[in-house]
Amino acid sequence: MMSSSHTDTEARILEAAKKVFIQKGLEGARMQEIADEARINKSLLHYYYRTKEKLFSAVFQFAISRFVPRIEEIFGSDITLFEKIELIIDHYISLLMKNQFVPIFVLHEINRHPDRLVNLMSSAGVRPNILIEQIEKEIQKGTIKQITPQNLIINIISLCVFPFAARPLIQRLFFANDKKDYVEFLKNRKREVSNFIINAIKV
Amino acid sequence: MMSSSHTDTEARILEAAKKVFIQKGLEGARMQEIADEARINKSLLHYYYRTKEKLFSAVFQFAISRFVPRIEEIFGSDITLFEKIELIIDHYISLLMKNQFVPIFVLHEINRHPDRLVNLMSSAGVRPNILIEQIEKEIQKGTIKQITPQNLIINIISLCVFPFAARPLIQRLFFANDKKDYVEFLKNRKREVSNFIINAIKV
DNA sequence: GTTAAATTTGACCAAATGGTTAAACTGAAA
DNA sequence: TTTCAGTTTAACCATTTGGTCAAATTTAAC
Repeated sequence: MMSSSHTDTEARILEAAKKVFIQKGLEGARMQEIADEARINKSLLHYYYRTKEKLFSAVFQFAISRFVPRIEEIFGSDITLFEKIELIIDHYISLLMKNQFVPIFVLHEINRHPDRLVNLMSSAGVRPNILIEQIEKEIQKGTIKQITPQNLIINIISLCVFPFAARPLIQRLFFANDKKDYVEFLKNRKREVSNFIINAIKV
Repeated sequence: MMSSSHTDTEARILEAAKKVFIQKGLEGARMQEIADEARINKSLLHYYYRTKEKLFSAVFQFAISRFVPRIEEIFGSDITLFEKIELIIDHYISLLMKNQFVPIFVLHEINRHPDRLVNLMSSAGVRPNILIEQIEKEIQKGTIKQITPQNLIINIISLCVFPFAARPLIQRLFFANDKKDYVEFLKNRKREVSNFIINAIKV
């Protein structure tokens, strides 16, 4: 039959599951809470997603797609490395600002069940070798300083992601727990991180 | 009475609790598993630490002390800023290598219950303002480039901590899930991170 | 050795939680 | 209007889990 209410309900469930799982983690989330959040019966949850595990998988897959952004387009485009870095950072931090809780969720769940990644990584289309080769070429060309490509990549990701993973800590420590102040700070941070990285590697 | 077995048992319990809580989180940990790990009865757990919450608090407090290292001594000493940064990074990464799972544990639990921090932060003796003032002075002196001090501090912490928080991901992505390779990489990373930061800020 | 406090154990409990089931409802096709 | 697959619900179930308790055992002081 596939009435319109089907897709509607299923979407509501997924939204509710995202909200609860991402904030509380697999073990911290309660099926009842997800049902309440979706304004449905707990049985209905199991009707659409047979087990907690299956529902979680759907959410995890979504989260990974947010956490591992598609930066190939940027890296493949015909601009300088520094411009690419600026674009990537801007793009990544913007994405994270719309998905505040995703980093800590993904990091925690990856740590709990590293195996879950195996399948998803390939489908997420991550190709670290392409990036590594590009960086090596730039070093040979003399555009940037000598650096282990893996370190440069990790540094870029660290500087983008960590402030979100540690948000509750940083917001309290530096911004008297004021949300607006922290959001404002993150906006400025985009540019500062770009400069920081480019200064660090330019010859 | 306070027999020697008391302190011994209590220590065993705390060690077991550290191991289980830090790897699985508050909600993922089972009291039975902690008891097994400490080779004691579950009732004995409740005899020494009345509730799961109390036992967890002890572990969390320990973890915070690892995560928030005392860097005042280094910052108070009479060496150049760049030397300080080198020392801090070396010290911090070494500390984290001995406490691999602490970062993700702390980040996740802080996210789940930000309030827990309030009490601990002050007792951990964190004084961000002192660091901020020192950095501002160095900018005025012209030792380093213009940068928001908070950003510099966050950058240093990010570059140290993130590779541990994202270890399962990075190890798989870059090192074919080989533990030794990753440890070796982290050792070299110390120096590269120092250089990276110093290059980024030096005039 | 007796005593009394501290320590340890096994049996047990109440609540919470993921999951099941059968029945009821809905809406469109025949 | 009947029918029937798809949808929704309420009641229920089995297991897990944090926690309790009374009894047993150990330990150190007398």
